[in-house]
Formats: sequence, structure tokens, C-alpha cells
Amino acid sequence: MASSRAVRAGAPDKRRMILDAAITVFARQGFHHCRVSDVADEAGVAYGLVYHYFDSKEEILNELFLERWQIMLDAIAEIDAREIPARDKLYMVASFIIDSYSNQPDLMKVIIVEVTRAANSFGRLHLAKIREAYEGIAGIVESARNDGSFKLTITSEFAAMCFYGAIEQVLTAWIFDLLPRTEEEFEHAKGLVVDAICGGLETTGTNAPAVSG
Amino acid sequence: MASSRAVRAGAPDKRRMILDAAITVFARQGFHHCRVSDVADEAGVAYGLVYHYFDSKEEILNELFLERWQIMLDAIAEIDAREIPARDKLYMVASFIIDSYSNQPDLMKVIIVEVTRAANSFGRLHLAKIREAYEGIAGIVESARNDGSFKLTITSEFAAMCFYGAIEQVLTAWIFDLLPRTEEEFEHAKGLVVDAICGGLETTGTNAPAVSG
DNA sequence: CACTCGCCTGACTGACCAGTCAATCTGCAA
DNA sequence: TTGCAGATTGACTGGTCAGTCAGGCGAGTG
Repeated sequence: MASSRAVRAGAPDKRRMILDAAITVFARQGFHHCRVSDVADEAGVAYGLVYHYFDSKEEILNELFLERWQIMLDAIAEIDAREIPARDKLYMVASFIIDSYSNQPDLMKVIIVEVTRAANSFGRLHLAKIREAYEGIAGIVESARNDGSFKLTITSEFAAMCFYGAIEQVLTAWIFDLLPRTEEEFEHAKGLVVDAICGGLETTGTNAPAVSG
Repeated sequence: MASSRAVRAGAPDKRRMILDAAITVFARQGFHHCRVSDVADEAGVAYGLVYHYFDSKEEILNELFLERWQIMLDAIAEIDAREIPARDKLYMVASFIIDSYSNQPDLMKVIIVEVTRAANSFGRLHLAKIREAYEGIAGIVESARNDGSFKLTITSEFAAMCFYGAIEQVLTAWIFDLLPRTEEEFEHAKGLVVDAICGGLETTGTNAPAVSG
């Protein structure tokens, strides 16, 4: 589908170029504040070609989101299946999301700003998919509640919201330069967010685990 | 300014009517997906009158946001000034925000969806004001870190992000029907979010505080 | 060479809508 | 009664931009 006829060896995949250009342009100008011609220009491609590969401007964003989000859902499911403590699972989920941002900041910015946190437009369209992520995290918490390592007083749905919300807020802070954005900070944040949510902010008598970094 | 000439007794304040109509329309259709004429119609007012009271569609949203946000900033400052434990302060902050949603769900929806979580459009414009809220919360955490009740390993900025992010995620879940939305749930959530962030999700040996509700 | 087919082009169209403005209304004061 | 000023009206304008379409190009095929 990406290119029905075999792409000539070495010939650029225009469809991919358009998607990559869209990431750049959406991240820079925002989905609503850019024109389709901006994407075409960025891709070095004629305006009309965008409509050869995609039905609409929105379809480009949908494709970017769905492609990436499914990878995350699969990762969460895979992590949940392991036989390790819940805290370690949550650490791996946080790692996955933060690494995604570290590796593809523009794409993650687009997904968070234009979809995940834009619940009134695209978020609504993808609410079910977004919810799957919460449910995946809730599943991790649920097992921990059952084996006694997590409190029963906090429902797994609620815990998942807090955990995901905390991570997304930190990502948003990076995206908009409210927190310093370095490789070290990314690495450090993985442990901190898990420590904050699982261990809590309060000192509990004998509780001051050294954090690397 | 709202009405330079004294408003006739019992005569409706058209400016206020437009603001209220905007809350309804923005909440229902979203800021970008509604027309100024929708707001005028909802207010039962001629199209042109909107531009008599406001310079632009955006100014209406700005006014709604700034008015409400300042109240919250003042509330946070007032809470921070009290001589009570940090956990209690955070509980009061959570209470304030959740009560705001409970009392004015449409207005809070508009502020969260169109401003706070719309960092690419209005969020950017108000980034400084939004940041003030994080800083207010960070201030509360900072004192607690200094008096030894909160861990030093988690910076106050980071903790503030987690706390605020968790609350906003829960509000968003209510807004989009991902969590049940009842007066009881609102009340319950105040304690849960503070318990999750301050106390953590994990059981800590002797730690299973009964939660009301 | 001529034909085909899919890739590619970019000028154009149609719809939408924020913001303008000239005209009208209304209450009050001289 | 006349005049003023601010409130109110809604048709209209100007600009923007997503999506269309008729046609050009080039590689493979016979």
C-alpha cells in the first residue's frame, strides 16, 4: 500500500517523505496552524502529491499517531507479561515513553500536543486507543494490588491516571522548555517518576534510596 | 469597563451573557470548532455586539482563563502561607481544583482543554501564568523537603509536575467520561490523589490508612 | 516508436468565517 | 422636542486554505 509498484532502487519513498515532513511541520507550527502546502514544501514535493497518498490532512496525523501508539501498547503488554515486580514494570513503561521522546522528540511532541492532550479534536477520535494505554498500566497496578505490594485503597484505574498523567506532564514540561532537556535529565526522570508515584514524596522513616545521576 | 454607564436595574449585563455563552459553546464544540456567531446566538445577542465588548474571539477565551486562573493562584498562595503539614496543603490544593471542576465543569473543561493542555496555541500565550501554578505547588513541596517530611531525592519542580499532572489527568478523565463523575467520586479523589503522590502506591509494611467513602 | 499507466504537478475553486461598519435603537439630559 | 452617546444590529468583505482536477512526465512494454 505504501507503494503498490516496487519503489525503484534508491528512489525516495515519497509517502514516507511526506510523513516525515509532517512530523517536522506539525511539531514546529502545530497541526492547526500549518497548511498542507507547508508539509508539501518541507517534503520537497508538489502540493497535489500529498492528496495522492493521503485522503486528508487529518489522515496524515492519524497515521503518525496510530503507528507510534500501537508500538507503545505492544510494549506495555510485553512488559506486563514479565515476571518482575510492579515497580520494575512501571519503570520500564516510563523508560519506554521517555526514550521515545528522547529518540523522536518531534514525533512525540506531535502525538502529545495534537492528539493525547487535544481530547476535543483528535483525542476524541482516538479516545479508545488512548484508553488502552491507561488500561495496560492499570493492569500492572492491579496485579500489584492483588499480590499485596500496592495499596488496595487506590484503584488501579486511578493509579494509572496518576502515573500516566505525571509522565505526560513531565514530557510536556520538556516540550515547552519548563524543565531542562538533557540526556541525563531523561535518564534521571525515569527513576524519579516511578519513585514519586510508587514510593511517594514523603519520607517514611527509613527511606532515602540513593538515586543514580 | 464592563458597562461604563450604570446597567439599568434588572437589565441583563450583555458582556457577562457573552462570556457565559462562550463557556457553554467552547465546552460543547471546542474553541476552534465553533463560530463567533454560535456564541452570539447562545447569548441571544447580535453578532456584532460580541465585537463591541471584545476585540476578538481569542480575547474571550483569554478573559475566561485569566479570571479563573488568578483565583487559583491566589488560593495556592493562601494555602501555602498556612502553618500546616505539606500533605494537608496539597490536599487543599487538590480540593480547590476538584471543587472548581465540580462547581463549574464547563468553565474548567474550557480552561483545561483549550488552554492548559493546548500548549501549542493558547497554552503558549499563557505559559508564564501556567508556570506560576507549578511554582506555587513547588513552593509547598520545597518547604516540606526542608523540614524533612518530603524526600530530598525528588526536586520540588519535578514533584510539582507529578502532582499537577496527576490531578489534571484525573480531571481530563472526568471531562471525557473515562472515570465516573459523581459528587462522591470528586470527594474521594481529593484524598486519593494526595495519598498516591505523597504516600505512594506501594504498601510500606504498616501502611493501610482507611480512606473515607 | 507509440502506447499505457501510475507518479507527479500546481493553479484553481468553493466553503468557511473572523472581523468591519454603516445604520438603527434607546434612554437620558438640555 | 431635539440632540447626544453608547448599545445594538446583521449584512457584507477579505483572506485563508483544504481539497480537486486536468494535464504533464517518464519508465517499462510490445
